[in-house]
Amino acid sequence: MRLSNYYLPLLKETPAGAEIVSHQLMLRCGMIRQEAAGIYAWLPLGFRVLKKIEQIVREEQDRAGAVEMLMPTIQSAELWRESGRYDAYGKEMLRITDRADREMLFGPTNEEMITEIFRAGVRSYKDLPKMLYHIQWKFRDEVRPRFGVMRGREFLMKDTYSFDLDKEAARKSYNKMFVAYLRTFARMGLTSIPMRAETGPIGGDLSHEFIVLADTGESGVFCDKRLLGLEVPGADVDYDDDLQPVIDRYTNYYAATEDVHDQAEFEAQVEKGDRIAARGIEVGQVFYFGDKYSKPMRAVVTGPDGKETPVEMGSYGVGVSRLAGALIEAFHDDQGCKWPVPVAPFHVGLVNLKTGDEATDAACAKAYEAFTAAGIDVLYDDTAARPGEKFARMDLIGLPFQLIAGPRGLAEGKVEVKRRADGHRDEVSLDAAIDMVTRDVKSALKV
RNA sequence: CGGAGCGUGGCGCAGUCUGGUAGCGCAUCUGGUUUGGGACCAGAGGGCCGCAGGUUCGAAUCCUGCCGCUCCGACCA
Repeated sequence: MRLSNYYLPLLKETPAGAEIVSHQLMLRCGMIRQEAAGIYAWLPLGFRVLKKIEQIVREEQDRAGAVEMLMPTIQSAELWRESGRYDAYGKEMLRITDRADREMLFGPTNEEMITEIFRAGVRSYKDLPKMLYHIQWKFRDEVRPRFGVMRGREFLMKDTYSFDLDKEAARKSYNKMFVAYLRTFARMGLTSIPMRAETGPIGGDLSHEFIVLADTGESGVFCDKRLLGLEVPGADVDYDDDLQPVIDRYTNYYAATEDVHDQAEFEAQVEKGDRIAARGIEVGQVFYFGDKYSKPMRAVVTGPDGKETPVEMGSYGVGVSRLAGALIEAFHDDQGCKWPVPVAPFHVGLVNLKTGDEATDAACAKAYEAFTAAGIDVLYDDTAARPGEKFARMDLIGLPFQLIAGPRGLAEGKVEVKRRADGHRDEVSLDAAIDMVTRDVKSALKV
């Protein structure tokens, strides 16, 4: 992409009303624009990040055996009356009426709808297990939207729903999502910690929130330091294997959000030096809820014994749009964002220090074509701006690599390659620079 | 939903207390000088001062109502 052709409205000053660094940077980088309280337009740069996050989430869901579909944003009130949640949900649900005065709502979640879809197509236990997911915009009329996209009213969420014959089988589905989540966040460069969470009226131990530690996180969290060093299952993980040992490896250590935290237990289980009491951002949640919806909504299958039983269900959410904010919270410095390669809006920023200079233009054109041909996402600053301004904005948007070419260096056959993560710079030939960046990006994208 | 605050060119703000017809920085445009880490000089454009009513000779400023946004708290991916 050529910057001269792009829409990248950068802000020099921190916008009023943006309190946390991710919100400030998203606005300053021209990633998002607020349209109403908790409602954002995703500008081209932010949209690219959102799409990359979404794609990683999708790939890991598919790998775990979940099947993608798409449910509508608008739902009928009827459906929610079946489960009894229409009245229970309260003001957080945005209710609307259509021209015929039918009661509709902007979906805050999709348990009812997926249950309805499932029951329409499945009769036998032989059709189980099933996992279905979609990535769709949700609306929750939050009392108090804040922190930019981290707590918006409209947000993009991946939600998976599992259907099993009994609790034992449901646990297997749960474990698959547990592992898929560990992998999903790890691929984005995030260390996520599964923490015991409130399970509601059903009880049991089958609910975890996946937390990324950050000072600006909304939840207080307590966990064992050793959780941070655990090895995440590789891409070769076999989801048909028994995953329980993996889950046990994580759940053996103390980890709880403040809602379920037990200080005495914490101190008993964790050595003083290993105790972490911090703040965290919830980026995902896995939840088993049994027949809470299948029973009232009569989503039943005929079992081997010929009897009908409600299916055992679970739901599994990832805050896709929230992750864009969480990633910046995790990866930034005084200059701006520091995107990990897999979620970076572009992999490399190509900086032409003197547009109009024949040799410089030619070198940049060559690099641009080479990157594009290699499938590297490149943002080419071909504008007439002064070098200082170009450097500053590249640092602000924080692409992992910069390839900087100007007459002075080219006279000696050199261009500069700069790594945003650690500020490391190399001066090498143009060909070497292209190879170096291409190789580094490819290796960082390796799953 | 309780408490607090804010709405003034694209962005960040001053002006409001004490009414007199709108200003600063950045950005934008033109010309020139510049060009390897956010340039300099000269000039220019751009504002129903959130909306509606009221008081007044006169309202960004005072009064009333409404709308929008933000922060703190209780709730949530």
